[in-house]
Amino acid sequence: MATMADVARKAGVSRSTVSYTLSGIRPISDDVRERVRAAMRELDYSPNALARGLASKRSGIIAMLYPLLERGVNLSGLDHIGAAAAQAREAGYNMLLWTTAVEDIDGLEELTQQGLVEGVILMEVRQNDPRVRFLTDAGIPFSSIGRSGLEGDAPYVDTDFDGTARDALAHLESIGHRAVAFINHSRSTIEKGYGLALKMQLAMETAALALELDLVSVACDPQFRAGSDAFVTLSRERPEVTAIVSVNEKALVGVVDGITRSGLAVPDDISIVALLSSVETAETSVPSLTTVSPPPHEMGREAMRYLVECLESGTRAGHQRLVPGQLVVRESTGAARRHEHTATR
Amino acid sequence: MATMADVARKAGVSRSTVSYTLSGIRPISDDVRERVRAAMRELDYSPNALARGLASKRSGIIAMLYPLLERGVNLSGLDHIGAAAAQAREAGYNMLLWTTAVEDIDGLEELTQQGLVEGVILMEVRQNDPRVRFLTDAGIPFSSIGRSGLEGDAPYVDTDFDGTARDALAHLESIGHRAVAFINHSRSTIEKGYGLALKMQLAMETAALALELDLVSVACDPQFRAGSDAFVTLSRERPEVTAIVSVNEKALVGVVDGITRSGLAVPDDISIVALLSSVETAETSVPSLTTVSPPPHEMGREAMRYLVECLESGTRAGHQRLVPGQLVVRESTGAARRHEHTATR
DNA sequence: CTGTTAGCGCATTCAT
DNA sequence: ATGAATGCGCTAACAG
Repeated sequence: MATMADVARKAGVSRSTVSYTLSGIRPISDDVRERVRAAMRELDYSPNALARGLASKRSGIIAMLYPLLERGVNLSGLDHIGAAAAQAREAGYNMLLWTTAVEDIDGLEELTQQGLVEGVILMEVRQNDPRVRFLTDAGIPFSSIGRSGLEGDAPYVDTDFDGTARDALAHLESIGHRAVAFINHSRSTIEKGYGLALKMQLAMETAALALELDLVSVACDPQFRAGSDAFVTLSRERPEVTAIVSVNEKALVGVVDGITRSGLAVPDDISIVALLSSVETAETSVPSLTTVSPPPHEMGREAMRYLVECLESGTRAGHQRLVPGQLVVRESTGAARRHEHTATR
Repeated sequence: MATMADVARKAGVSRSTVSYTLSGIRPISDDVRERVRAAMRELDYSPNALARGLASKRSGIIAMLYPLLERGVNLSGLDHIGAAAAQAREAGYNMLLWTTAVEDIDGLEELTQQGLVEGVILMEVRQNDPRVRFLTDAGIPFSSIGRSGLEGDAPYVDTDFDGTARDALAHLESIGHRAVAFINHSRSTIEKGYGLALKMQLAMETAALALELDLVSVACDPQFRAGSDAFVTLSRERPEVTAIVSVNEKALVGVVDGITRSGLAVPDDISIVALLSSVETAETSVPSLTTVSPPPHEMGREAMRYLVECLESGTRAGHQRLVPGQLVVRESTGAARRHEHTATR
């Protein structure tokens, strides 16, 4: 590994000149610049990140906090990560992956005390997320995917829940559905501070009101069985329902089973729209699922972009954004069947 | 941020003594050790990773290479990562995540030239993987999950394909199956150097021979449609088949559909064993899938452990390991139906 | 057992 | 437009 001193010697200049040609923060004559560059090339020089970081107090490392031991991770998490990593790289940063639980503030403190990390990206943010509190107090720049409710003016990217609900219901309404069931997460999940469930609930109710649709909300455990049973009950008690909107990916598989068990078919009798689902899941389902989801790669990129901007310019303005969902119509939605109480049980 | 000098001053010792109490590589009197520790506590000192890395030439950072733009990533990838990250942390390392394509050797070179990374973990390893070649030439310690065929004595952890095939077939054999179909990846996948497909093929053939089972192999594109059609064809041409073993997760969903289309049921008419599938997928399938897979967290942990050992002791011996599959019987396998040509089409 | 000192490779201030 | 010199915070000889 060649060092800056090697380059300087070879180019016949001082070390600082080499440094400045690299950073460009002070004028360098064309002649010298060329000599330095040539020397770098010949020596296959590349700056040492540790030394640079130590001297400049800028490590160029961003930590991605992605708690992995939680509730079953889903595939869009990977998209977020991939997008954030790509964006980081383009901006000249490296991305550290930190996977301990949301509650592990000691670990987080240890990480940030090392002086290795310039900024942090938070994923799987919860209502009142302790990490947000810690990072704010510690004065460490961060940006989050999702909201905790206490970020203040810190940057974040979150789902536009209202838009997502509206798009889903508008799609159903446009093809004739009038009564829709909303399969949400379980109450215990909501209570654990998984804010998504609550926000989605409100958004659905608002959108249904605006579109004058009948909305039946069902809280459901994230299991096959729960979903299946939920539908059977639903179809008995609310036979007028012709469409289902779900944020509960796990339960949804069961719902489809419940529909089949009830002697009904998707989308002939019941249409389904999945919210915030990964493309993977939507496309490998049978039938494939119509979805409304904000593109995960956009969320990942934006969150990283905001953080980098904070790091480099100190600006925090306009760095809070709600990403609208994107409706992708697949096989699970179709025109509403005429409301004539088709066989159930 | 307190520095070592601060601690030294407060404890009334020299800087090096502080350093040595931390590393423990030279004897320190109990008295001094206590004073130093107290000073550290009071100042809330924690060593600067960059400075330490620069001075010691050991950054404490390991890069995890996990190409993300490839063929649809699966969920066990996340398990590998999570396990590796946990292991890294326990060993005192941080884990950098690098997500560019396998072919992006320039990017990899850039990363490793920075002097930021001490060692590398490779995932999604391909036959003749260019990354292995590069890292070997560059003399950068690495460990891989999967094999490229050119690691030499470099550490790796891979699936025990023979064991996996044997366990899957032995299970089927024990419940009366005599003719089994093997749904592999597509030929093009095999040709792209995705060695898993080839190794699994050989292992299945060997195991079938040993158990005196009839084996029909089918190469299949990773799509719903392909899987579905493949089964329909299969059941027409080989009606004696009562069980299916698959490594092709994507196609498998289709296979189940094909079975249904043929008027058959799982596991009453056809049993299914999924190989190398994630627990997630297995449990959310309908019916849930009997699987044989090596525990991904074990593979992740081991790969990381091997790398850390190389880094710290230079020992490479005995660091190549094949992890046996683990049979988990779920709903998709049952006793073979008596061979009596039940209705097809 | 402890202290002194010389770097690690680079950024940056102060000269010129 | 360029050079010289200092220091970032720590490790690891070397000296005692």
